[in-house]
Amino acid sequence: MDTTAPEEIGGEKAPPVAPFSQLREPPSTQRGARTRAALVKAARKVFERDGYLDTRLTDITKEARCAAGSFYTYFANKEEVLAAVLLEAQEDMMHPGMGRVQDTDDPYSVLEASNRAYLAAYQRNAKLMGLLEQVAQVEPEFREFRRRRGEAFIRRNARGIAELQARGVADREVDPVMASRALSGMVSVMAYNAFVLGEGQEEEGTPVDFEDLVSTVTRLWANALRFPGHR
Amino acid sequence: MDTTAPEEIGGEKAPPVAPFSQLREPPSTQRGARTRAALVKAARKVFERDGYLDTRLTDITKEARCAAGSFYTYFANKEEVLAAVLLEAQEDMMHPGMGRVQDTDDPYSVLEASNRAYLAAYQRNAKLMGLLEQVAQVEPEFREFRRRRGEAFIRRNARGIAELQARGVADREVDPVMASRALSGMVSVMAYNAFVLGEGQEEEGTPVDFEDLVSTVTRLWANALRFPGHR
Amino acid sequence: MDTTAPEEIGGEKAPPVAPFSQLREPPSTQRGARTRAALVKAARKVFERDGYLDTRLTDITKEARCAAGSFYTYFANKEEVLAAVLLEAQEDMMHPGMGRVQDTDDPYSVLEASNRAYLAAYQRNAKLMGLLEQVAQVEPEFREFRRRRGEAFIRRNARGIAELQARGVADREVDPVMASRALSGMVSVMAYNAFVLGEGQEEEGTPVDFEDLVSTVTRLWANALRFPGHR
Amino acid sequence: MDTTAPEEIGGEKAPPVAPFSQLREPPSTQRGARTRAALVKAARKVFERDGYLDTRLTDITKEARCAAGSFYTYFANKEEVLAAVLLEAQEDMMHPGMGRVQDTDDPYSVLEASNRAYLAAYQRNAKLMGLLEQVAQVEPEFREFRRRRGEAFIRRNARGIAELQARGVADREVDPVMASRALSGMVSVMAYNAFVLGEGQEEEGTPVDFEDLVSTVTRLWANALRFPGHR
DNA sequence: CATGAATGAGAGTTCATTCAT
DNA sequence: AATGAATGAACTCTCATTCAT
Repeated sequence: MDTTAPEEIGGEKAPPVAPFSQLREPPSTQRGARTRAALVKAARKVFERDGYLDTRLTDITKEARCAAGSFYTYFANKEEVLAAVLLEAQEDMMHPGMGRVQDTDDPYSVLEASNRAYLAAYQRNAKLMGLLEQVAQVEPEFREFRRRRGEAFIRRNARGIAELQARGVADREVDPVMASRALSGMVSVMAYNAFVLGEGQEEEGTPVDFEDLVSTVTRLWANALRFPGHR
Repeated sequence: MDTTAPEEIGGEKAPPVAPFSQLREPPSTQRGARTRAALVKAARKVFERDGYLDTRLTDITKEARCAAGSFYTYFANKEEVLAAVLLEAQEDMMHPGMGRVQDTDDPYSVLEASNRAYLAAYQRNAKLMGLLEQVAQVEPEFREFRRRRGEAFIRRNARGIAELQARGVADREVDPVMASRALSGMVSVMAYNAFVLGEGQEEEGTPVDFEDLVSTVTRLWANALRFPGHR
Repeated sequence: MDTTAPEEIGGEKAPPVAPFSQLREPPSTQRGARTRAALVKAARKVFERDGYLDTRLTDITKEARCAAGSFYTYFANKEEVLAAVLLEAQEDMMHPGMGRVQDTDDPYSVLEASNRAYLAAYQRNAKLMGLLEQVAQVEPEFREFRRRRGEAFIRRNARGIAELQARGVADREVDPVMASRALSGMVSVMAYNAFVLGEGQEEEGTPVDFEDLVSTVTRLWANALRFPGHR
Repeated sequence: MDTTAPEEIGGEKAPPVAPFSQLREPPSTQRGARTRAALVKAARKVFERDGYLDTRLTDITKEARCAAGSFYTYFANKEEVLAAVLLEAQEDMMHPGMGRVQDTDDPYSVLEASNRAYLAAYQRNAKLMGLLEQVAQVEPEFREFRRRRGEAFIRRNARGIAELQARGVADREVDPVMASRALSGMVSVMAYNAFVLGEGQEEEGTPVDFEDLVSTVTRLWANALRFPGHR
C-alpha cells in the first residue's frame, strides 16, 4: 500500500517546479563537488536549527567554512539550496521501506506495517518535515512541492483502498480518493503533532508513545474502512 | 460534542501568551477607539491579502488611512495587531453554533451536525485560518495559540467520544483522547486543504463539494468509532 | 533664433521618460521639503565632483547630512536624483536668455548674440553638461533626455535658418534641418571641448578664449549659410 | 587633407598612455597567440554588444571559450583588452584611404572625397566608435586616446585649410586651427548622430542618407571657408 | 492623539582577481 | 599555459521604530 516511483514527485507526471529544476550545472571538478556538498550539508543543519526565514546565507557559508561569494557558485539563492536539501532527503522520505511484511495476505498487518514505516520515516526526518511546513507557508514553489508529496501518498493509498474494496475487505460506500485524503491526512497530522511539535515540549504535553501512535491510527483507519473480523 | 467556553482559549486554564495579554489599555477617547478599530480592520484585510510576513506596518496604516506613527499608540508591533485581529474573530471560530440539532439522540446526526458546523465556520474564516497556520510557523506565541485552539476541540471531542463509549455506542478499545486527536486532526486537515489551499486552484484540482466533505468525514469518523447499526 | 517653451523638453510633444516622471509625491511638510532640497543640492555637488558612476548613494546622504535611508523617502535610486538635478537646472540651460539684442534686423548680430548666450549658458553649467554626456552613455533614459534637448535647439535653429532663407539672407540650397543639425552640432562640440574637456587641462592645451569661440563659430556659421555683405 | 602616420596616435609625439603601453610581452608559443587573439576578438564582440561597463571579464572568456583565469595571462584588466581591441582597429579608422582622388586640383572634390572617406570609415566602425565614446566618459586613459585621435584629424585638416588659404582658395580671416576644430567637430558629431545613435532607431527618426550627409557637410564646410566660384 | 520624516542596522548579491591543481 | 573554484570587499535597498512638530 506504499510504493511510488521517486520520479513521481518532481518527476514525470508534473514538470518540476522552479527551484528544483537545477539551473546551475553540477560542479565539474572534485573540489567543486566537495564544496557544493559541504554547502548542502551546512544548509540542512542551519535550516533545521534556525528555521528557513531566520537563516542568513552567511550562516550557511560560515557553517560550510567557505566564503560568502562561493555560495553563488552553486545556488542562486536560499530557495535553491533548500531545494537541493529536500531533493537529497527525498529518497528516504518517500520510500519508507516497510521491511518485509510477512506475506500474509492479512490487510490489517500490511496496513500497520505501512503506517509504522511512514511514521518512522517521518520521525527520522522530523526536523526537515517541520522545515517543509514552514517554507510551504512562505514560498509557493515549496507549497507545490509539499502538495505533490502529499498527492503521491494519497494516490498510492487510494489505490490500496480500491483494491481492498475490490476484494471485499473495505467498505464500498466510501470514495477511495476522498477516504484516502482523509485518512492519509489523519496520519500526517498525527505525525506532525508528535514529531515536529512534540519535540522539546516533553515538559508540557504527553510525549506520545510511538507504538501507541501506530496502533491508534491503524485501528482507526481499519475501522473507518470497516475491515471485517474485528474481535 | 462542541461546546467550549471562549475563555478556555487564551483564558483561565493556561495563562494568556504574550501578545494576547493586552499591554495597552483600551483607548480612552472615542476618537482613539475609532482609530484602533480602523487599524484592526485594516490589519485583517492586509494580512489576509498579503500574508503576515509580507505585510509592512505601513501597509496597515495606509489601509487604515492614518499615519505610521499612530500605529504605536495602540500596538507595540505586528504581533500585537495580529493578536487583536484573532481575538476579534475568535468567538465565531470557536463556537460553530451548530444550530439546533433535532434532539434526536441519534449520535450520527449529532456528529454530522457538529462536523458541518465546524467546517462551515472554517470556511467562513478560511483566510484567517490560513493566516494562523502561517504565523504559527514563525511566531512561537501563535504556535501556542494554535495549539490551545486545537486542544480545546480535541478535549471537547474526547469528552463526546467518552460519553458515547459509556453509552455503548462507540468502540471501547480506543483511547478517547488519542482517537479525538486523530479524528479532529483528520477533519481539520480536510478543512485546511479544501478551504485554504483549495482556493484559487479550482482549475487544477477537484474543488471538493462541501456536503461531500461533511458526509465523508462523518462517515469515516463514525466508522472509526464503530457506531453500530450502519444502514 | 532661440526661443523654446520649456515644456518642449520632457513636455507636450513627447511624454516624459521614466525617471523624470516624478514617482514620489512631493514632501508635504516643510521639513521634508528642506531635506529633499538638501539631497538634490548634495547630489549635484557629488555628481559633478565624482561623476555619476563613482557616486555612491551614501556619498550623497553624507554630503546632505542625513541618514542613508532618508534618501529613499524622496528618490527610488540614483537615476531619480539625477533627474531631479537636471530638471532643476533645465530652465537655465534651455533659455540662454540672450539679453536684448538691439532690434537691429542685422542677422549676423542676432546670430552672434544667440551663440554667445548659448555658450555662456554651457559654460555656466559645464560640469552638469559633462555629467549629462557621461550618463547618456550609460542610461538610455538620459540618452533620450539629451537627444530631446538637442532636438529642441536644432528645431529652433532650423526655424531661424528657414526664415533667413525666406528673407533671402541665407543660402537656399541647403536643407534647413540638416544644416541646423550640422551647425548646432558644431557649436555644441566646441562648447564641450572648451568647457568640459578644456577644464583642468590648462597646462596641456590652449585654454581657448571665450570671445574667440563666439566669433569663430559665428563667422563659420554665417559663412556656411552664405550671409551676404561680408566685408 | 588626410594623412597621418599611425604612430602619431599613441606614438612618437606624445608618450603612449598606460593601457596602450603593452605590459605583457607577446605570447611566445603559438597556442598562446591563438588564445590571445581569441580573447581580443571575443572582447570586441562582447564590448560592442553589451557596452564596456556591462561587460564582465567572464563574458569575454566565455565568448572566447577559455577559462576565467586565462584572461590574466594576457591582460591585466578590462582596460588592457580594450586597448588591444582599439589598437587593432586603429589602422582602418585613421586611414580612411580615400581612394585616389582624381588629381584634379579642385579643392571641393578633394574635400568631398575626404569627408566621404571619413564618414565611410566611421560607419564601418560605428560600434567601436560608440564604444570609444562610452569609455572616454569613464576612463581617463581613453579620454586621452580619443583626444589624440581627434587632434590628429584636426591637425591634418588645419594644415589643409592653411594651404588653401595660402592658395587663396579659403577665407584668410579665420584661424586655420580654430576653423578645423569647429568643422572637424561638425563632421564627427554628424557621424556620431547618424551612425552610432541613428542605429536601431530607424523607426523614430529620419535615417539620414549617406550621400546627403556627405554633401551637406561638404557644402557647409566649403561655404564656411568661402570657397570661391560657387554656382 | 496624530503626523510623517528620519534613522540606521543588516541582508543579499556581484565580480575582479587570485591560486591550487 | 590553462583551468575554474574560491575569495571578500563593496554597495544598494528595506523597514521597524522613534520623535519633533
